[in-house]
Amino acid sequence: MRPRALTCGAAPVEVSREIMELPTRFTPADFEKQIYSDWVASGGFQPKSPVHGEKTYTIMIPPPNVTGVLHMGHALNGAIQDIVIRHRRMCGFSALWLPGTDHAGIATQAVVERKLFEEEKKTRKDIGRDAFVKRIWEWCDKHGDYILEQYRRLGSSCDWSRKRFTFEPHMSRAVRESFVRLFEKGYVYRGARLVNWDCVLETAVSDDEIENVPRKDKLYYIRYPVKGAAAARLGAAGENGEYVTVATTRPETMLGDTGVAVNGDDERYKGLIGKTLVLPLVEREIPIIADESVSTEFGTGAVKVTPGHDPADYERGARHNLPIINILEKNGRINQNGGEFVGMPREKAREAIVKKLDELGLLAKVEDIQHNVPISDRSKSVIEPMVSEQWFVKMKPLAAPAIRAVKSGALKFRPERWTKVYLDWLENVHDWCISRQLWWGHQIPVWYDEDGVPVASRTDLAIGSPHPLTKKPIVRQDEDVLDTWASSWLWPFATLGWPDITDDLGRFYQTQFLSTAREIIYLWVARMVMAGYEFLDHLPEDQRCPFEVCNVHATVLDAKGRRMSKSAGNGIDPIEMIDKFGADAVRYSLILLTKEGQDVKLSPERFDQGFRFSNKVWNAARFVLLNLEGPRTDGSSKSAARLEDRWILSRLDATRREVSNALDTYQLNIAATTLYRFVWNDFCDWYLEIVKPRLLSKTDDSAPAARGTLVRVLTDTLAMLHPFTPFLTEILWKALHETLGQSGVGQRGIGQRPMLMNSTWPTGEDIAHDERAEAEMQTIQDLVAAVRRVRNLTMVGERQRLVALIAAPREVDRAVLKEHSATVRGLAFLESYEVDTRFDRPKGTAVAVAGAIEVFVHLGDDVDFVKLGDVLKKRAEKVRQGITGADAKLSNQGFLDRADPDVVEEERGRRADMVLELEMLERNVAGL
RNA sequence: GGGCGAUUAACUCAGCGGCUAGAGUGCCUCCCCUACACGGAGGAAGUCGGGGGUUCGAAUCCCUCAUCGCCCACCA
Repeated sequence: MRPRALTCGAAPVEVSREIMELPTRFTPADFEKQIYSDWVASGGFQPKSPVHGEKTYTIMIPPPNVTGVLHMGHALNGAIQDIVIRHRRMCGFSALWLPGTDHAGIATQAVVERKLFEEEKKTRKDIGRDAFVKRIWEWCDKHGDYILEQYRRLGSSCDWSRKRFTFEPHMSRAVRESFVRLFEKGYVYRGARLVNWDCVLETAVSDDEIENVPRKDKLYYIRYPVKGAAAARLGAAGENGEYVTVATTRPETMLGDTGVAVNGDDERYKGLIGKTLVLPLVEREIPIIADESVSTEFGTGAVKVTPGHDPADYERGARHNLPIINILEKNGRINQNGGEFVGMPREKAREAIVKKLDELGLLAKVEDIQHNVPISDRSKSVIEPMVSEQWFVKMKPLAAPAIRAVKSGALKFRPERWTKVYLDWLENVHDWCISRQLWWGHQIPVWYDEDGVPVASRTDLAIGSPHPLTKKPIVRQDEDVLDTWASSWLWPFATLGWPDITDDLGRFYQTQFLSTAREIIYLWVARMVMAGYEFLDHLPEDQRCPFEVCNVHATVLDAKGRRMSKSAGNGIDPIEMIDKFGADAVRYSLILLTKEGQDVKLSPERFDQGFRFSNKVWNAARFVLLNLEGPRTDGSSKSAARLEDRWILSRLDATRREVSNALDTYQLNIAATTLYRFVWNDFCDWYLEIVKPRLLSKTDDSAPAARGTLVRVLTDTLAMLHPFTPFLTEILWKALHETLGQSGVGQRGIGQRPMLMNSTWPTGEDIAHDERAEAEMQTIQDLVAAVRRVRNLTMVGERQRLVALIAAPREVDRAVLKEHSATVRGLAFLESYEVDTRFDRPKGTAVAVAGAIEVFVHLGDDVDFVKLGDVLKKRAEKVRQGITGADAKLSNQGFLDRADPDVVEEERGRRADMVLELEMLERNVAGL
């Protein structure tokens, strides 16, 4: 065949090379960059211009941290979102996938602070707040888009013109508006509470930002002398009023003890309740109180109460009016309340205190214990509960509509089970500590007058200006910043312009699909729902939910089933995989392997499947491109010339229905699997092979239909594959478009638009479901497989054309085999064959059974039939079992009475087939 | 202590009331036939974690146990 020129689209792409030179191996790296910029240039990532009655479809990206680096979880989620948005775009929606990043207060500050120290040996305090914040901005300007670059490598079709950042000026305005509203409603309050304190980052963190990590630790038993008891007798056995032993894992907190609690029902301590103890080392007198929260089982039954540094003790202290003593500096060192231990880091203080107590004979014993230690997500340091002044948001009133959202069905989780997790959290929600003692973040828009009366304001209040309420001069703004989630919870609408009621907000809110990791259902998802209902009060309640579907994607694990993490060093770098296998392969593999929210174990080799599939599509398309010369039909079912044309179109139709339905319902792996099977098993393994002789023949008048069908199937397949493997399909689409353009024959879907991305989703127009064609093809496939089996088992290769006798008791089978003799002969490499109702097996023939068809193949006498006989026997056994099973059912009166009549009928039919097959098998096993 | 997942071929998983339980990888045999050897053809390989129950019928629904994993929870 004469090579033809191939160019790719309007843009000068480097792939304009001779078609025959298209490499047989798909090399994604050659195309991805160019294709991506073509997409951007086409404007296709932006939603279509608004028209009346348009359908919009919106996805907001879960904004990754500006400091972030793309990991497999991002890649998976990016693939999911891109597949969904590309599909909806092709279906005609005005589709928007809005990208952006999160300023991620603590994480970002920590990164820049570390860098500052490494490079200049300075701390943030050394250079001051303004200079430090400036440094962070510089860092963001330089590195902030790195992760979004990585999303581009994946092929993400985000509308970059609408890119947002949670700390940009517009977002600040939205954050301030939301805070002031909550303040004015009385939902925001300030107070001294016990909060989770991160001693490394020196800030409060919320409950949701800590992780309880099981650790081996020591449980220390410490004796607290009863006031008045003789010190000399402390070492003696027995506790008769001499001392009370308490157990603790954190002995250093004793410096802040203001009581000891026992259970009122505990006989051991009944007489001691109300008495006074002398706290060792600090010599403070503290009471023994009765509190029902104390277990008589654990430890000694007596609990030291440290209201300043333990949440449970805080409650107990509150119930009994015990004073609160803070013993820690913000950096975790012991403060002036710690007597001789002042200035020591808490870990050192623990050792010193234990040593001292031991010397004093007050350390009764030490036990090993396994318990949970709260660790800060960000700094990985041990959290110290500490009392401090913080801002809180009342969550109960915000939670109510968010609970209603799922109960009314306005919000649906996928998989559904996460609904419960979401509800459990909302129903037991605690107030949200939103102030952070950081410098990087939205500063709390609260100002104080000289008396410390706070006021929240939408506009900055100058120092010295009058307080709006007290009229006294403003003296300072609150120094703290807001938790980063206090901006990201506004993401679905602040990104569209809120608090202004913009056109975008009207068009794209509510969004349809949110896909995210399970870890942030509380941190982010639930809060966005609350924010949507709370702040979008210009909308009726049923239009406020920020998204219709919340997809909770799989967690990506390593090959051993461990979570991928930076610290464990077991992560697989998605970019590395893209470099190696191509973005299409990475996406496709990920989706193929991931069933909804089921965790997925990953190793680099597993991306090979996606690559091999890309390569298969590439080569199948090459085949079509190589065979376009000559007249061609439109590829509709009506123009189909042969059984295989009607069959592949029918399969295409079934595939289209299944894939469309799966994508509509977010079952991406079903869609991917369906396409995989269709492309590989139906199209490549059968159709291409059958159609080859027609294309090569100069005289075959069915060649135009073959070409037409090939193009039609390829066209629709590329379209359906496009959301999954966008680069591959786009480059092939261009190649096809170019080639067809030259040949001058119009084709549905071709020539409309240059970009597949902007093309339309197949509708199945002109393509008929054809059950009969499918059944007939099945017969042919079974027969061909049977002949192939004979060859393989008797070691007779395809080069040797064979002569066969085919016995088919059924009229339909005989008709098909007679009519499609050329196809069967081609596929099975048969010289010729005869078809009849029944043959007696001639000498020197091997036999195969395909359902209710017998094939006798002339092989000669020197062929070894042993393996063939073994396979037949085995098969016979299997069919025999099948018949036994069917008999059991059919002889069961209950089955006949109660099962669906169709099922019974089906079972009868199946049994009849099996009986026929078994008869043949047995006859031939005996004959061999 | 609660809740949720998982347990199916050597490996990774799909199937979730009714076909003789499937796929990919790996394994064995044969084949470079002009899309693809990162390919093609064929084969071997599973008492569906154990035990009960419901049902005409269970890998699939219910109970229970076991193992692994995740989440939530103030036991010092």
